[in-house]
Order: sequence, then C-alpha cells, then structure tokens
Amino acid sequence: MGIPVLNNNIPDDELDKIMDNAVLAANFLKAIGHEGRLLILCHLATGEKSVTELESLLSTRQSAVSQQLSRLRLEGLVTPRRDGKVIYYRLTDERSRRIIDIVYDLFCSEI
Amino acid sequence: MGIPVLNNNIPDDELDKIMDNAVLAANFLKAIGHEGRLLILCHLATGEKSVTELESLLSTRQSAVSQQLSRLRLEGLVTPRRDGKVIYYRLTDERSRRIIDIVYDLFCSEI
DNA sequence: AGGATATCCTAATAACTGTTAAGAGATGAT
DNA sequence: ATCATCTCTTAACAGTTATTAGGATATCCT
Repeated sequence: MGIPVLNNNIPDDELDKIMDNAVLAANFLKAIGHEGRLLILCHLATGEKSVTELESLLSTRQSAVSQQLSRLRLEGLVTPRRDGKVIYYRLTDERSRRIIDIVYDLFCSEI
Repeated sequence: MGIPVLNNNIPDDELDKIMDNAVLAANFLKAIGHEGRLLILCHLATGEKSVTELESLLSTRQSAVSQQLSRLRLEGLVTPRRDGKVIYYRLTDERSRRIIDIVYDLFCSEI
C-alpha cells in the first residue's frame, strides 16, 4: 500500500532544518500543485514527449505548455533533449518519478 | 533511502484516473505548498498544539493562523480537539504524517 | 464576565496564469 | 548563402486569485 513512514517523531533539530527549508519546499510544492503541470508529469511518466505532443495531450496552447515546462525545469523535475527541431522532455530522475508515484498513491490508489 | 517506486509504466487507464484527480491533487498540493501552513504541519508533527501556541511559534496573528488552520482542516490534514477554552490541533492521521515525512525526506534528509 | 477561537470584512499587495508577439535554433529548398 | 518554415522559448501585458493585515464580531466554554 505504499510509502513507509520514516519516523513518527521528528526531533526538534531536524524540525529546525525543515523550517529553514520551508520556503524551498513550499516553492517546490507550488510547482507541482498545478493541474497542468501535474498532468505533464503524469504524461512524462509513460515516456518522453515533445512539446507539441504535450500541447495536444493537454489541449493547451504551446506557449503555455512551454511555460509550465520551464517551471518544472526550474525545479529539476524534467529534462529537455533536443533532436533536430523537436525538444523532448522526460522526467529527470527517480526523484521525479517518486513524486508522481506519491501523488498517484495519495489520490488514485484509494478505492 | 525511502519511498518505493510503484511502477515505471503507469497504464493508460490509470493515467486517466490520475487526470480525473488532477484538480483534486493540485488543490491539495496548493494547500501544503504554503510556507506558513507547512510550518504548522511541521510543528504539529512534534505533537498537539493549541492555536495560541502556534500563534507564538509562528509569530503570526491569531486570525491568520486560524485561517491557515481552516484551510488545512478543509483538506483533512489536521483535526481539532477542544479542551475547555482551548482548541488543540493535531495531524489527522498517518496520511498527514506521511506527507510531512515525504517533504522532510525530499528537502531535509539530503546531505 | 472573560479568555480562546473562528469568522467576516475590507483594503493592499503579491503571486500565478494564459495570451500575444517577438526571438532563437534547426532544417530544407532555392 | 539566403530564405522560409517549423519548433520552441521568452518577455511583456492583463486578468484572476491568494495572501496578509487589521479590526470587528460572534461563539463556545469556564
């Protein structure tokens, strides 16, 4: 059923660490807290896609898609690869995939 | 190192499920993608706190704390318990805790 | 009554989004 | 080489939404 609980009592020292990183974490969560960007991540979970492909998958204007991608790029979630005229995007690494899995687990694996 | 990858190829059926839930998920992520609310969750991770306690922990006005709590309540992340005049908030369940653990894992456990 | 919260409201400000338009890289034709 | 074209990125703009602050009020309990 999923993700293990790391620890039930986070010590105060580490709580401070969280607090220091709160802005960082909040920004990251904002980045994925967006319907379009979330869908992009889901689509990329099934494999590389070009911007044009995403444009039609999402029924969103190309420049909007591009901007959503740029936000995801900023967070390091996706990585572009140019092949001729076309730029393909993919999930950067296991971390990106983990995040989608988590969202999937939280919102889609319940009955 | 953490959270298991559920599957590398999410089938299209389930992708649709994700898409249906994208708005839901995005709203949820927006709720926790907020510095103040994230900090509240972190503080509650160490145990129940009253609104007044949170008010001073966060150096935020009471009405603001209350509003942030109400948003978290809406998402089911926190649960109030009244004891006389005081209302104590705690993380609702393992799901809430899991989410903080994940954020912690993503932002605080790296070297 | 009095303390602790929740709600409501208004105003000010900041953040976010999508749109258009202009620009940059790559490719292929002339 | 030049030009047109395709794909994509970026900047500028404008509408919308979120957030914060402040205060006023209502409520719930002792």
